[in-house]
Amino acid sequence: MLDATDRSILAALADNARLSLKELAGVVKLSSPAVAERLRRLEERGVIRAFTIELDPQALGYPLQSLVRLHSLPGKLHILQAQLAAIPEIVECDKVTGEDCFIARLFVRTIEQLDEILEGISNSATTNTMIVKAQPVRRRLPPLAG
Amino acid sequence: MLDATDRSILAALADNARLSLKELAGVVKLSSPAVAERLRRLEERGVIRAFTIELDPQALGYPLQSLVRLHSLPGKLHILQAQLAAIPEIVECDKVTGEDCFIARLFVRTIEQLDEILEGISNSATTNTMIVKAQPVRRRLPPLAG
DNA sequence: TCTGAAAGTTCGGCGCA
DNA sequence: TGCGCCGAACTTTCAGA
Repeated sequence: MLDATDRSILAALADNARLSLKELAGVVKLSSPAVAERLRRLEERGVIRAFTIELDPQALGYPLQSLVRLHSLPGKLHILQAQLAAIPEIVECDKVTGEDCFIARLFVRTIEQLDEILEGISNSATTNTMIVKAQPVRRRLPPLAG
Repeated sequence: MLDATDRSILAALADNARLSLKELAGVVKLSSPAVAERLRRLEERGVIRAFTIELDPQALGYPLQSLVRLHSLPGKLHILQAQLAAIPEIVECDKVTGEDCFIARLFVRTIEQLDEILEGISNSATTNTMIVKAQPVRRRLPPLAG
């Protein structure tokens, strides 16, 4: 599926998405056109979903980060899911197996704001809220050996 | 802290981190040098942490994604944290308030691999594992109005 | 490898707060 | 008066043949 060269390209871009073809070519010991072609196919195949930036929530005005476990009330699953998607402070939400239905990550400015948001969905779900104290592991790549 | 122009730049780059200065300038109705200066300061201030790519776990050979709640055993908190950081399949880990100590996100190839990894830390923590069934909200920006 | 094209950077000068 | 912007020219670098 992915060979070693592809993986090198992905690792390099994950570290710096603005690398030029020439710089990438230097990293993987290939010519620029060869790298360009590989890059094109990686995008085309959807391996690379997007070129994006990682932002500091604090600098954006969100000093608090919270993880919320959500358990939908009977018959409210779909309503809840739509409600969650419509809350812009939810920057990530997973539907999971087990006792909980969803796990959502929220960026908020204050505890009060967090409380308001949770009250807004209290008719669709019971919630269990955790405040993020630290991030021992921040978004990183898994092993690329496949 | 951030004015409307900075926010436009960030939103545009979040959507496509490879936009040139000229293209960015077109979006925010400024000249290239002005945008270059703003960009430099956004990086310098740490608002932009990194230029990176978003990858498809499936394409990388990780068909399974899991969220694990971890509760450290007495006196094992620091050992556990070090262990978690050393597991490459953990692509994200938060230290949180409440009943749990950590929430980790794992990319794995099989359920068997997941089991192996969890057994590896069974001497430091009790775990509660969820399998991600869907992602109603994938990584996105919070409102940039601050 | 080469070449045209486009990129980012550096200047002086202007307008606004 | 200082800060930030503009527009042009320069230099380097890039992508495509």
